[in-house]
This record gives sequence, structure tokens and C-alpha cells, in this order.
Amino acid sequence: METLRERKKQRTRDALLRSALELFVTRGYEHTTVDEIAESVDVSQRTFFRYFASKEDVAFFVPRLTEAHYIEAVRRRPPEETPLEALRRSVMDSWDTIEEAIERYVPVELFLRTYKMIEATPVLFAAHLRRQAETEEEIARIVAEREGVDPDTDPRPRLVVAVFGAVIRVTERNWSVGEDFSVTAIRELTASYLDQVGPALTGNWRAG
Amino acid sequence: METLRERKKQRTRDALLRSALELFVTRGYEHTTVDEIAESVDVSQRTFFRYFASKEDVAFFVPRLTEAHYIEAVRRRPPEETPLEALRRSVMDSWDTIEEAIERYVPVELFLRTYKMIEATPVLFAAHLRRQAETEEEIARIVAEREGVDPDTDPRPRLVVAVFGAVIRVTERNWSVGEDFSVTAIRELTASYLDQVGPALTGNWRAG
DNA sequence: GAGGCTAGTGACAGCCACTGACAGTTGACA
DNA sequence: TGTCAACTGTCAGTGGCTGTCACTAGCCTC
Repeated sequence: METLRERKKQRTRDALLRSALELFVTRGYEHTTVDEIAESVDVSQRTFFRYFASKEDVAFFVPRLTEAHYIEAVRRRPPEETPLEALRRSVMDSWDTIEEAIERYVPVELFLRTYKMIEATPVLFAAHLRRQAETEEEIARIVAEREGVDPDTDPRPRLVVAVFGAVIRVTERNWSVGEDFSVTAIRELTASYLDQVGPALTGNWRAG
Repeated sequence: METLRERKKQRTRDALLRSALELFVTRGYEHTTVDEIAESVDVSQRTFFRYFASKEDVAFFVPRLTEAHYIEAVRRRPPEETPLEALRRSVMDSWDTIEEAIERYVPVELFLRTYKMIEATPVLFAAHLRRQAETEEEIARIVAEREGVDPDTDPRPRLVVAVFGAVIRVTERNWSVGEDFSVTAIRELTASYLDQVGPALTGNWRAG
């Protein structure tokens, strides 16, 4: 952020990002053209593609931050915790500290609306799932290292991470269709679902 | 398949499907244009899009069959089984009986290669995950009905189905990067991973 | 079996995401 | 202040995809 040039670049990118997300959430992702985004910031379409690899890429700018944030949290967990403990505390910690990281680029509220839009837009939802799969791949490697096993011969790291990720996905899904659209809400929902998954798997639902 | 007209249509669609998959697996999905597919069957590009909604759509023609097959298998499970039992037996049954359904359209061997290509092509892999998410949504509704609960208030159906799906995905992943590329192999891998997931979640990995 | 009807098709024009090439402009820095 | 490099705009082109329209070939009736 030193030179004028760098500041200008930063401003252009921020403007493109904000404007794009605003357009996406108001008129919808598919109904927003890259030309419109560029025009709204008064740069050429070509310039847009110099800042973002694709139209999709803008939509995932903030999710990229949260993913990195989460991965870092997992890395920092003490090695004596079990894999599940470590994963659980990582997500919870992430939700506690993510807001300021987001706010540096866009208002948290805009991010939350973007998130809902991603869940509701098929092509973005697909990309979202693929990103999560990639994140899980990395987490699995971290877990494998923690536990001192080889992820290519021992399926357990990937299994644990995938199962955990599945609970997270159900959480996000139900949060995105729910009423309370806040960070607090998803935090609590996450804890609740993580508590329920054990009994749901083994218990007899028809007993009570 | 009555009239000449209908037989002609069927033949055109089959030819497009076969030719497209063949091109995809040999020269890659991204390096195959719709024009080339159309040309290889000697129809116009416009006609291709009358048979398939998109380029992506052709790639998922056979996966669509297997998904439907699996959903049907779940529907047919006796109600006294627990959700996990029912899901497990459904996948295993599906793998036993899917081959003839596939063979009606394309050689099973071509399908297996297509599957590997899907896993290896980012945009197709993303679409694949989204399709699985949709399938899981439907399965969750079936499970909810079996157990007599409301999936919109009780998170357990979606949780169980998501967790089960996660194991399936790890299975597919490891199968697709492995050596033995047969239906038997994925069948056995599925059983093995389903057995390992419980201990992996609760056990102490560093004990043994 | 000659006629009209219509499903299926090709040809064409156009939108949008994205890319490469080239030229112009504007900050950085000596 | 002049030179260089970074940044940008313009333009032309590709590929996926859609709407339109006219034409052909199978179908169906009388």
C-alpha cells in the first residue's frame, strides 16, 4: 500500500468487488453481466479480468478469506486434541474472529447476503462445494500429519474430515434458508448440529 | 420407439452421447467443442442443443441413471431398517444391478472412464458435487418420511444422509485415483470405508 | 396416394464470458 | 525531466448457448 500506483490498484479492485457483490445480490448473479460491473466502476471489461480471473472469482473473494482463516485455525490447534475436537474448536474459533477480517474489504452484512446468494445460485453453489472439497483435502493432510499417518494409505483422515464437513454443510444450508441471518446464529447452529450428529447416527429415532 | 421418426431421434441422441463421451475421455472435456461433437455425428450445433441442454448435460447422462437407480433402491428398503442400514444396503444393491442399466446406452467401460474424467475436470467435478447434494436432499426426504419426522424442523435426516454421502464421496475419490478401475473395486471399497468410519470418528488413532 | 400437417433440422444472427495482441497513458525513479 | 515499466483501453476473435425462420421429411387423413 505504499505507492500511489498501488493505492489506485487497491481502490479499483475494492470498487469492482463491492460493486459486483452489490449487483449480484440485488439483481442476481446470472442477470449481472461483467460489462455492467465494469461500467459501474468506470473501467473497461478487460480491466475487470485483470483483477479477477472470472466472474465467479469475484463472488468467492470473501469466502476465500474465511477458508484460509479456518485452515489457519486448524493448524494452530494443540496436537493432544483428538481430530474431531480440533476441527470443532477450529470452526467455532473461526466464527468468533472472522468478522474483522471480512470488514476490511466489504461490510459483513453484504457478505452474508452474498453467502445466501451463493447457496441459491446453482452454478455458484456447485463452485462452492468444489472449494469446500479442496479445503477438506488440505485439512485432511493437516490432520494426517497431526496424527502421524499417511493420508494416501490410511483413509481415516479424509473420512473424519469429510464427515465433519458434511455436518458443516447441513448447518450452512439450514442457516441460509432460515430467518436469523447473523454470524451468531450460524455459530449456535453449528454447535447444536455437532451435538446432534452422534445420536442421529446411532440412536433409535422412533423410541422417544 | 414406434415410428421411424422416433427411432431416428433415438439414434441421433445415442450417437451424440457416445461420440461426446468418447471425445471427452480422449482429448479432454475442455478441449472438446460442441461444434466438434456435432460434426462427428454430422448434425448442426443447433441440433446438439436440442438433445442436450448443455455441453455439461451430456457428460452427466449416465450419472443421472445411476442416481435415479440409487434413489429407487432407497425407496424400496423395508421400513424396519435403521436409516444407516437402509442407506448402506441401497448403495451396495445399486452397485450390483447398475451395469445392465448403463449398458443400454453406453459400454460400462466407457462410463467408468467418463467417471474418472468427471473427477479430474474441475468444472465437472463441481457439477457432480451439486448433483450429489440434490440427490441427498431427496434421500433425506425419503428417510424423514420413513422415520415419520419433518425434515424442516428435525435436522437428523439431513445429517445422517450428509454424513453417509461424505463417506461415499471419499470412496469415489480414492477409487478414481486408484489402480483397480472396476465396479467390483468400488463396491468393496464402499463396504470397507463404511466399516472404518465409526472407529475413525471415536477411536484413538495413536493407540495401536 | 395426394394432400396437408407438424416434428425435426439447418442456417443465421446475436449475447455473454473470456483471451490475446497492441497501442496509449500514467505513475516511479534516476 | 526523461525513460522505463506498470497499468489500461481498444479491438478482434473463440466458444457456449439461444431465438428465429424457413425448409424438409415422416406422419396421417381422406
